[in-house]
Amino acid sequence: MAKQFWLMKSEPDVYSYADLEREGRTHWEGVRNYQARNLMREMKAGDQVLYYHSRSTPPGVVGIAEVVKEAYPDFTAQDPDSHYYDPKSSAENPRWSMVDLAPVRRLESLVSLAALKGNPELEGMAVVKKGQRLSVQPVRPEEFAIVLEMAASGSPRAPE
DNA sequence: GCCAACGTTGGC
DNA sequence: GCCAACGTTGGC
Repeated sequence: MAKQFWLMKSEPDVYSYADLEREGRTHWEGVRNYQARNLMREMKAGDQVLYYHSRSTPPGVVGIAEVVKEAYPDFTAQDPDSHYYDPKSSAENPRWSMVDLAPVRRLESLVSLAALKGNPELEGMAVVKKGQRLSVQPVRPEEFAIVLEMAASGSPRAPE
């Protein structure tokens, strides 16, 4: 199957792109929305992900990640001590899934939500639509390419 | 921190 | 199966 593209949101205060770079790899635990879960279950190793910082100033795409492990049970749902514990999940019926991600590269500049909204070619992206809260979204190949072009032509990001 | 827009839960 | 109450997301 051809490589697929996605957008995944994370609050940088919880898990930022810098955290992913530092750790080199992570499991994407905590998705508790069925639509987002179902999309993760469609992911294949090698798929490319726009890494989006939400509840951030400004919110936007900061880097690229890659799917390195396809969907498997989210074990945090079965851990009573986890923030993501779900008593309705069990080993027999895991209910929630996660994938593993690794960083590919940080973008040359942040592509803000405002910039995404300002590009008419991206008006089909879920992230720019009002009321759209999905934390995992499919992205068309051409949309992915446009976002990378916007990052390359944007102003260099300030050092962190 | 506010709150609109959603999604989920559970009583009936 | 309806829908009110509640919880969450995420821009601002």
